[in-house]
Amino acid sequence: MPPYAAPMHNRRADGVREALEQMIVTGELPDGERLDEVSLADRFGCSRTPLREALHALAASGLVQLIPRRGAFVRHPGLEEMVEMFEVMAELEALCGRLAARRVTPALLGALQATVIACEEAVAAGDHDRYYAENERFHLLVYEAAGNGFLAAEAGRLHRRLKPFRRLQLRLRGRMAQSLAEHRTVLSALQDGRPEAAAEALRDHVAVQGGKFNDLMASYRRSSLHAGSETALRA
Amino acid sequence: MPPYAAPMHNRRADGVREALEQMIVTGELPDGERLDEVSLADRFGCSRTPLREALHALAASGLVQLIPRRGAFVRHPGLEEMVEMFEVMAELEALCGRLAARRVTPALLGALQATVIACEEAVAAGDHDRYYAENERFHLLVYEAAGNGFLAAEAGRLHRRLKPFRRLQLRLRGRMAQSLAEHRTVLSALQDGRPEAAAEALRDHVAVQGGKFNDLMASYRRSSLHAGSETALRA
DNA sequence: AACGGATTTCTTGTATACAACATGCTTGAC
DNA sequence: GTCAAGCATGTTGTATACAAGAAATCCGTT
Repeated sequence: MPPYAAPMHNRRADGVREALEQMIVTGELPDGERLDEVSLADRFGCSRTPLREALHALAASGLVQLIPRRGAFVRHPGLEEMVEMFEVMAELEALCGRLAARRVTPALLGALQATVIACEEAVAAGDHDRYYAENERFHLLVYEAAGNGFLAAEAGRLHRRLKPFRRLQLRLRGRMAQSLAEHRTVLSALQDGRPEAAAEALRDHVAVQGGKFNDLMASYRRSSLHAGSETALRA
Repeated sequence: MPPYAAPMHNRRADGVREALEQMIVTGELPDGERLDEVSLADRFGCSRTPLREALHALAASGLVQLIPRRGAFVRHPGLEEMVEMFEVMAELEALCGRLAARRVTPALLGALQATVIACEEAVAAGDHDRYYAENERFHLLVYEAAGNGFLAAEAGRLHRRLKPFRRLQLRLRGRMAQSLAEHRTVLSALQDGRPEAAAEALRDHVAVQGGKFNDLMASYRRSSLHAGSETALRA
């Protein structure tokens, strides 16, 4: 199996990258914030070289905008862009489901069933964090079940990027139970080998439509990730 | 409109990146080739710093594999991975078509029609290069017509990565005329505002299925991009 | 002669020094 | 007083120097 992502945590630059990524997605670094190389290198106790590497990697992920000879700026997705990303994510998940319904192995089916059970327990206990973790596991298993390594990597990439927003979504009242029901529908379609049913179930599960849009808007506003000024964005 | 890709061609590293990318996709650098930093920097007349930047960017694009403390290696997709990428590409194009059928503007419809006409001329003249160029333009227009900037960026990324293989495909006998007919079907669906028809047409247009798989295999073998040894890949 | 270990050499990862460019301020003219 | 040009400052891009890890070689032992 060819590797689609390089191994991490070996070079110091990777640590800086993760730290910065965390600071960005948590909103500690607001949108538009200028990322000065020397001060950040100072803060992380390293030189500019690994820090620049981290900034370029973040730029490749879309979390940072890199303007030549001007510097790096934090770039949080606006509401519009977030809807766009969810639109693509829904389709990628749908494809995963369609393929997985045909290709899933018994072992993966068992693992999927186990996560659904774990989700049920989390809902019963009202444990948001537990549910969040099991929910993520469920989706990653679906990606893997699709039997397409490239697709799994791409879906995982986008999933990771949408992570913070998804988490906000789950906090909304009743969303957890609804999500669990949708997981059951997906699992059922995979067990019965119904590709289109699995695709539709996953698409609807992820898509931002109807009332979900208002929920997303509300949680986005509350997240205040876009607290920074827009002045830095006029390239 | 938020920018999804940084402007290029400003720093010297970008030039190196493009040159290396060209050398890789043309097969001048075979699969598994080790990319020594000092010798390459020497060859490009620059220091190791911009060259390392280029290598990291190429690693993000998936064209090279970066093993910590070991070096960078050219990584051409194997046949399996190529099929995987086409599977995803087909779905992204289908999504573009579905959305474009609802969102396309008259101006873009006109541009699409113009490229189809240009494609017809190219087919009549037997001009592969011209057809290739217009074909690419057609697809990029579809991406744009979907009205989802993020999707357009992702589709464009994958399209670019599959570029060399698509080109080989078009060289096959009769493929150009068939491709043109499929473009007509897509355009018709977009004009009439039939989302599912457009999606299906584009999916079938891109997907590797039936006889196309054998064609792909044949052209892949002939491309000899995988001429290098596999020894370097055992990480 | 074959194997194991230590050393040596080469390569990558990191730090620092230098250069080019952008920006902001000062100063001078109108 | 306002605007513009030039200078000063600071930041990024690049080059070079240094450190640490990996690989190959050489030597000693069995």
